[in-house]
Amino acid sequence: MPTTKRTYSRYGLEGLALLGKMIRLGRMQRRLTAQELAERIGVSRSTLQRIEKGDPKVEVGLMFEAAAIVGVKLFDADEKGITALAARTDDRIAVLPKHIYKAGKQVDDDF
Amino acid sequence: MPTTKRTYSRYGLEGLALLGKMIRLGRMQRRLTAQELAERIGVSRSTLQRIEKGDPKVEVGLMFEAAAIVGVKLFDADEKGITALAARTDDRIAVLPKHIYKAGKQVDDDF
DNA sequence: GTAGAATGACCTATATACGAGCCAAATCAT
DNA sequence: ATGATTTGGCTCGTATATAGGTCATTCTAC
Repeated sequence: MPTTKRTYSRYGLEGLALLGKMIRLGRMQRRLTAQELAERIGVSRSTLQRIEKGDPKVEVGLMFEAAAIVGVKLFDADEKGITALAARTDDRIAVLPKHIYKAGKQVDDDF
Repeated sequence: MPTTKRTYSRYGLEGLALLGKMIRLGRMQRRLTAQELAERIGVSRSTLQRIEKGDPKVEVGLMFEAAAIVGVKLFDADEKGITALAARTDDRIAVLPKHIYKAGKQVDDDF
């Protein structure tokens, strides 16, 4: 019995559905059959079906892998761009306090 | 016994690591403790740790949910923008043949 | 300084995603 | 037209992600 039923926000689900569609479009543009792409990713065809549907329960690594193979750019950035962004993000984290303490008032000052 | 050991491309892993960092940064900016964000997502703190590390084996839905809650945008688009993009993607898919057949020559004509 | 909160790194049991297989429907090649 | 291929939608068993702890460490508020 499912101890906790999981819920997903509409925004998250729509983003996932979009990513799935983009992967499917990319696959078709490259003229790969579902079977072919599944093999390149290293998953079964049934799992690729779930990826292209935007099923929230697939491994995120598989979804990103599929995106990478068919040329869907995450954060519209290439490999170098990703690395640079990661470095910048690290810098911004480094400035902040290491631990966050529960605030009585939600501050939430947007950067 | 692991039937198939899974591998991930460097690009995919870096993208995941970046997403994890951005989620962590977003959480800190909003002054949420790990425990608090975990509860909002509906996962345990240990799972959130894996999300922020960019572990490829977490559910993609959880990762997107975390991103949505702390305001990390994957497609820099709001809800309406996402919906519009999805519609546009559907249109582009609709133009293509319904089935892709294995091509002797890889055509891969970049649109 | 110090107490207490937050975090990092583990470990185990259990719910569950994935692989593999199947069938039926759709659609393309010829 | 028709045979071949792709795809969608199932089902089931098994490998595995997750929840839920524990302990040690780091940091912050006071």
